[in-house]
Amino acid sequence: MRKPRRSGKVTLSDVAAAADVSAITVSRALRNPSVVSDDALARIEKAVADLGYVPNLAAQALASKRTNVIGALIPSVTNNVFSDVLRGIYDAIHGTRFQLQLGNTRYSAMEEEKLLLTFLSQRPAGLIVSGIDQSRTARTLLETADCPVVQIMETGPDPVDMMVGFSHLDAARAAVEHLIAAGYSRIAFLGARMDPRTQRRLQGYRQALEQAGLHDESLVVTTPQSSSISLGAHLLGDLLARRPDADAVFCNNDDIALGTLFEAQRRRIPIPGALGICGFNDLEMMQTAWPSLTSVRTHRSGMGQDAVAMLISAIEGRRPDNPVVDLGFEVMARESTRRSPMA
Amino acid sequence: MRKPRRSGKVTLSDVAAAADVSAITVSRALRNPSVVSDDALARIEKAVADLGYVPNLAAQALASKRTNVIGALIPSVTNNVFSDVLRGIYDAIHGTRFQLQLGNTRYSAMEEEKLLLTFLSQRPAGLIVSGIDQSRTARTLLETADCPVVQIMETGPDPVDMMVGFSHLDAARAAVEHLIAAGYSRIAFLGARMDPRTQRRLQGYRQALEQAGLHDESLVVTTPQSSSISLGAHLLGDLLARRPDADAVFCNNDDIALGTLFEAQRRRIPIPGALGICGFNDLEMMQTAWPSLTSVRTHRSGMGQDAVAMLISAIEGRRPDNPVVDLGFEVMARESTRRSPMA
DNA sequence: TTGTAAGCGTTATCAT
DNA sequence: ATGATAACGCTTACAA
Repeated sequence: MRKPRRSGKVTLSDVAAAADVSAITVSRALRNPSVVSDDALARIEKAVADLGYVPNLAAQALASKRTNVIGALIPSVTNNVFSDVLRGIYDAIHGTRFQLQLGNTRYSAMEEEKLLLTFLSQRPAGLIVSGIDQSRTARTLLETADCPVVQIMETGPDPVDMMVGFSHLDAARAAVEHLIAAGYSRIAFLGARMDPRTQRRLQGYRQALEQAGLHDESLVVTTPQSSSISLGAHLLGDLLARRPDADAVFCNNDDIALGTLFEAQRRRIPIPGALGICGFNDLEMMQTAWPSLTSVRTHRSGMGQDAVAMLISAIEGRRPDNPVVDLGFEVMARESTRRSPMA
Repeated sequence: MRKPRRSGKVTLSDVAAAADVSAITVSRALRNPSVVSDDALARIEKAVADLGYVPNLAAQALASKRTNVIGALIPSVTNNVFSDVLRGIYDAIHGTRFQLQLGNTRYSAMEEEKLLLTFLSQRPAGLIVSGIDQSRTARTLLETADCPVVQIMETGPDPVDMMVGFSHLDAARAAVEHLIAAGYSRIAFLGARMDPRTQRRLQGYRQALEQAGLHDESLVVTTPQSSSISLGAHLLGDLLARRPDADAVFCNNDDIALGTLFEAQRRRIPIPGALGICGFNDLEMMQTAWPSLTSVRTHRSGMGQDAVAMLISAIEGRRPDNPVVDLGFEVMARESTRRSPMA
């Protein structure tokens, strides 16, 4: 005779015994109370409370072949951009039956693949991934995952399934066009980490300047290091060492822009007179900075919210009419690029 | 005759059939390859690859009564303080067999209770919770959870299980003592959200000023709103409207300190001459700001890392010698409080 | 409205 | 080293 392997935890059957009904009735009472008699329901509720019953999610998932898990893969948890996206995701998921499982890929394709496998072992109800540059393997995993998938942050051709984002190239081009219109002509690019989205912004920068006949590759300063405010300060130093005549900087993100502002102030370089500054993302601080900083507003929490909404619709069988959503961007012109008294 | 309910997914038995061994052998091969013959191992590995087998985590958890889940509850995903903690957590968990399940309580005790229940349904291997002010219910849940628990962010008496943090009261007191030593005497407190840790910092502020005979409650400006850089600017406005003679501000966090700096610059108030500014947490931007900003350095990612390390030790049966770890803090004196030329 | 039986995919136990 | 069998705790299918 075998030993039982019970965990010592209170199970459905324990509740059932205490309430003097069968296990399945307790199961029903918990999932859909209206199909159980008031009498039984009352006894069950009491038993649950008395025994401190907590359902076993693994058993639920195994028996029902469904989970409430939505998996999300993001490349960084400290980058403000992704914390805003994350907030949007949590806001949208709040109050639904779903729970988020977060994975941090640290901008590594290998990590992404590993996490994807881990997530798939949970048979998630849906998946959110960042960007459109998955590895071949990851892409295959996503395509064969039998759950809806949303790619966020960027739009592009050939979605795995659904997408919500915007064009980083267009956004960067618009920002640089704004700088040109404001009267700057030796416009530098300051970039860090150089992930795929940064690369596409750099492309947009080049396109805008080429079109205006102002392109000069010696104004491009990049580093593989990860972005920070102090790095922005250093990048401005590097730029000015090489090109002291630069008259504006398009920064790959707002942290770099703020670092640039501080460094310019330290060097007593008048902003926006001698140097125009434009950031990217329009974090909350940009409007409060002194002088206020021009940036490109992106809809970060919106991307998170929409991704979850699209996912839940799809999970419930109602695929969105348009699987690719472009949330756009807005150039927020502020003091840091107001060279001439115009406005 | 009943219908089978198979999910269409590849299972262990499928792999076993393809490799011409039994299911249990495949299970062993996957978990502990050294106990399986090389011959069988090779066939199994091939079958796994050919069929694209992905293990079912729910079934594993159910059968083994163990999970790799470490649950962490934090009050905010956008607050930089917690993203640093989160980074520490991810850094420490990386490369271990554990995976993180993150919960966002939004500073709500009710949310915390709900999330705790959700987490407990997964029978996590360990739990991390923020702060020491859990509700009665939450506390009971934690105490009866049969897994190790670490409270982070703060130290205090009466841990649920383990703790890693520091004394917010002491840290605030040290900061204010620094301001007093720097020659400021009408020192204000600017605080937002007023969560329990903020309250304790306010207490430390009061203690330091009372001891110096400088306490004046009209210098305390707080709001229940959540913290931001622009809010910092507004709080300085509120303070100066009421107390134009204030000569220093101790800000509850660095965002407020930076907002204060910007607002002061906008009003042409000389920093640190006419107004000293001290923040809290010492985010990376504080040293880059111009002028650089004094703050209290806290070990945020260290708290995350230590929490995970303590948890894993405990899970593996080696409880740390000291269950309560105080990581301390350091006052980082910078230009924004350097009133007199004193180094 | 309630119950019985079988099954979800894996691992623990015992046996060979 | 390998396997047969039961068990994990729950839900589906079917019946009453």
